[in-house]
Amino acid sequence: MLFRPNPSSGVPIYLQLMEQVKHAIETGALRSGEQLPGIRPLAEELVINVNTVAKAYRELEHEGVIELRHGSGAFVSENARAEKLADALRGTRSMVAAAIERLRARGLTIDEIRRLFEAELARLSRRGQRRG
Amino acid sequence: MLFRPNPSSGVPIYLQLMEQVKHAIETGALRSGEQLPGIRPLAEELVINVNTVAKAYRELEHEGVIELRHGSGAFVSENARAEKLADALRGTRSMVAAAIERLRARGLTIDEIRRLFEAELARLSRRGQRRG
DNA sequence: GCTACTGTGATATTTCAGTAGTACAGTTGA
DNA sequence: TCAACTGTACTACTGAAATATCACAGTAGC
Repeated sequence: MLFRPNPSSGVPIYLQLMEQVKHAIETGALRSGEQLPGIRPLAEELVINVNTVAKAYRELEHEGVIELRHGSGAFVSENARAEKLADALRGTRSMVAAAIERLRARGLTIDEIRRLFEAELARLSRRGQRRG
Repeated sequence: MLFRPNPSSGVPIYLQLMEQVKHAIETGALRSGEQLPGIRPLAEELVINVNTVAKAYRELEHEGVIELRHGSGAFVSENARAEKLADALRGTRSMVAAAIERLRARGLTIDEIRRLFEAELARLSRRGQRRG
């Protein structure tokens, strides 16, 4: 199962779905032009409502991540960025894992690590480097 | 001003406040036993409701981060963890910043970096290493 | 053309988190 | 005792999210 939002996490399901789709594309699990699961089948599989999936897809289209073709389905956008990203990400996962491992070795909990990263990312955002 | 949640960020104010209090404790900006701002003064300063601050404080107490004394005020819990953390965190900020910098050098946006970390942290969480 | 699949759209309902206003209650010190 | 501070509790409003249900519309294959 490629996607699995957690309904009791507090984070809206449609947002989780969006993040997971994006992440799948970034890591290459979903490739440019590839078709995504249909709204109805996916909703049934995840045991959520059709509208929730539809909302996620609509937002993703609005962000240019995917392309919706009425009657045909949803497809990953054909942009060069995805390909570049897959390349750029090759090896970064181990890099990230290593960084986290070092922090855990210092005795930090996952939550503490998360706050550290968020604080640092927030600092960057504030410095004019707007979100992509 | 020590705390400043952003009401229009989408993230609940009381959660932001909680994170900021924790972060302040972890970095040593707030020390063990130290008194936090009163609910009303703080609410007024941040231009939010008293209950919002109260909720944040209540949750923090429930997590064992602070201690509430009815009639007296809110105080940072006297646990050894805070002291250890301040030590453990000395130097980690530059470590985190360096990791992020490497990713940015590869052309990733802040959002993409965030998803990478979240995915990796989620992986850890799922493996039985529950949140602290 | 028909069928079975796709996404679109509208509407109503429900639930729940977040926030707010206000009254209550404990503590402290003059 | 009183005043001024602390946190606590209750009630209510609001809006976002999710659900359910339905009808509509484009596409592809037979």
